[in-house]
Amino acid sequence: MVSERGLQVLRAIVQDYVDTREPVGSKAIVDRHAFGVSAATIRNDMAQLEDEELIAAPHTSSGRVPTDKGYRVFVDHLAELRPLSAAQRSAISSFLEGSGDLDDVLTRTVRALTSLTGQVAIVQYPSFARARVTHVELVQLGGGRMLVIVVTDTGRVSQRVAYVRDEFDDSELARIRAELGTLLVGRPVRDGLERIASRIAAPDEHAIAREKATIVIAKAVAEELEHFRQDRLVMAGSANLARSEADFRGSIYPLLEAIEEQVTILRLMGEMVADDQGLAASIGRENEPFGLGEASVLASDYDVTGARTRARVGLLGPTRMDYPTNLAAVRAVARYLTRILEEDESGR
Amino acid sequence: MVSERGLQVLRAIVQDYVDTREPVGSKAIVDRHAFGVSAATIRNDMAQLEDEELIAAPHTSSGRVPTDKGYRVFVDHLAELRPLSAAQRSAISSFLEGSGDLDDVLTRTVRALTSLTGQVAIVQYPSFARARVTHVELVQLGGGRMLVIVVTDTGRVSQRVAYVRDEFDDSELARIRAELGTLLVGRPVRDGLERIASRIAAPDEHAIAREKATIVIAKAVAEELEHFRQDRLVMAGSANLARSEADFRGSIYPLLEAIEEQVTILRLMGEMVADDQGLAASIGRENEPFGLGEASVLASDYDVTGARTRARVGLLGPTRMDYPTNLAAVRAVARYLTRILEEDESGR
DNA sequence: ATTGGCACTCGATTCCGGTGAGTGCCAACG
DNA sequence: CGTTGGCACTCACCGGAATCGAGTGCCAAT
Repeated sequence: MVSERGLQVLRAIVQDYVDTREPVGSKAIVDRHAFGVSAATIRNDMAQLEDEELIAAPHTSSGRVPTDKGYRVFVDHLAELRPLSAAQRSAISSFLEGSGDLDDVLTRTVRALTSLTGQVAIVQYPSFARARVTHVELVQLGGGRMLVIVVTDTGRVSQRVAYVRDEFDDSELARIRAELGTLLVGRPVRDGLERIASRIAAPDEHAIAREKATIVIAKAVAEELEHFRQDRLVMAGSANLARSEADFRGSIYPLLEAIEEQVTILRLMGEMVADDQGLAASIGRENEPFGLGEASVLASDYDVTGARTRARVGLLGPTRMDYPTNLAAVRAVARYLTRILEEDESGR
Repeated sequence: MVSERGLQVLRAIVQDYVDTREPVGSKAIVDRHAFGVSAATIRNDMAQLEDEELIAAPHTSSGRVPTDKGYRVFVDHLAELRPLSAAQRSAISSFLEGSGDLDDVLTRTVRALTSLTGQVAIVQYPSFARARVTHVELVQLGGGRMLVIVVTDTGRVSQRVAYVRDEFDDSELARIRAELGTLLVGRPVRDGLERIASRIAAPDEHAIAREKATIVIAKAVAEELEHFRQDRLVMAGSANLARSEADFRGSIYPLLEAIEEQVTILRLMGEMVADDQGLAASIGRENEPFGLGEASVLASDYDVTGARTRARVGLLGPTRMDYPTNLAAVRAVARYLTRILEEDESGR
């Protein structure tokens, strides 16, 4: 078992090691922290911490370094979030003020978070699977092109060009639009996909002429809806990995690759489980299954009023990172984001 | 002056150094290349090359390494493009087949190029400033939201949500739509911006009621047009920089940052001047003004039929790269891309 | 439980001589 | 005059020995 003071020693080790990147010895601890006991005493505590595998010595006679398990205990029990400075708060607001559409807000959010923490920042798009379709719009572009637009009640708009060979006069177009409208408007995106599938499977015998085009258009809409279902990320600050390269034993290649692929990070962020405050952390080896065993990911939920769902904003960096500050930053940004999206939803 | 054989020696040095990453000595050259002369003779040639600053010795008694100037001569006079293998050609087609909209094609292009070369691939969006507006569409979303859609003859579609407080009945909406239509349709994007500006400056006294909303909408359209004018990039493969990290004396941080910012690379690609084949290379220190003095950028023009303009596809990597192969890859991909976009334009 | 003392470990640093790849130069050669 | 073999010289790159010192582990005393 680890004594109370032992835990304080662990906290000191984590803090100092994050500060200096150097293994910290018993002497350094009594110097930098007012424990009121001698180095020898600290050494005894350290021996216990080592038994518990919370710290480790890189080699026989050197200072100690927190293990991943040590970081975990630190984050769960020892770390109070370091409140943001006034300057940091105002930095967030200045990044986020003057909201535009969702893309815009999320892009600015991710920039704010990366500039605040110096880490790779990640914002998950809310999943739109539960959003409801409010509009389906068709616009002929000429040359057999048809622009298909789908709008949901979450304010997300997305379009795609379908290639139908024929031109339609206005009334025909209106009919197709109306049909798609009754099929989809007011329905969740998820349902829409099924309804389109069964509509395609049961063609309308009475309207052979335009049936082919209708199906092409319906397929385009379906592709678009599928797009809504996919989760996406916005990220920023990947260059920061190069600065903290020394913290990665191996190359930063897998990290950069994961960032580019997105899918790994998407899964990882999805699987993390948040505490009662909506905060989650996945530390070092815990990320091994994702090939990111030398990195930590912090995340915080944010609410998306319109989408009746939550998504996450997070941050990726070396295991040796400043958890109190970064956790606070992630939480603060998530809260700001929730608020901005609320205003967006109600205001105007 | 450097003799004919001297240039062949330079070629050998570049090739071997790119292969092995090790300074190449006179002995190694006579071993690996059939020059039919002795090492001493090669040494004399090397002394000349060094006088011309085409090669340099890392330290007094070691093999030689090409200087940036040496790479330049190699690329301009010595490098024949290495034709792509059948496998590579089919890899490109398989990446690019089944085209979708422009975004889609460019994304796949950039993936093809990065997987082909193992470098960072870059595709410049064609500049849409000269494209003509073909449609302006307005869709009411409810809650005072108005969706504004702009379509150009290049097939690019882009939308934005404007916040007008009021709702409009269909005839009013049609009037606003018609007004914007006459203002913009058939005009180049560039002109459209000016016309909107003067329209806003001269409000319509007869229709005070809807004038405010019209201006809000016009502004949204203008923002959207502005967006069209901005050049953009798609990139892929930035993780590859981590693999060739050894080729960068300093950190890869500035590289990654430039990739994330895009604007530096945009400027650089814009300023490169292409030869008669549409190929361009900017090597090592030539990129110093952009903070990328340890990297090289290769680029090739491609045609965008609809946009009546050209744009570039390119590639970023360490100065020590395989120029013949990479140049060939860039050129091949640019040609494929031109062809695909032509088919897109005519076919369907 | 805490502390001072002490022997011990082991990475890091420095120094040193040997090795070898590679050069520069020169005199000789066709 | 271009080419060549020979040769002295340079210097990065080991590998090993010596030294240093931060930091530990253990123990006996308090």
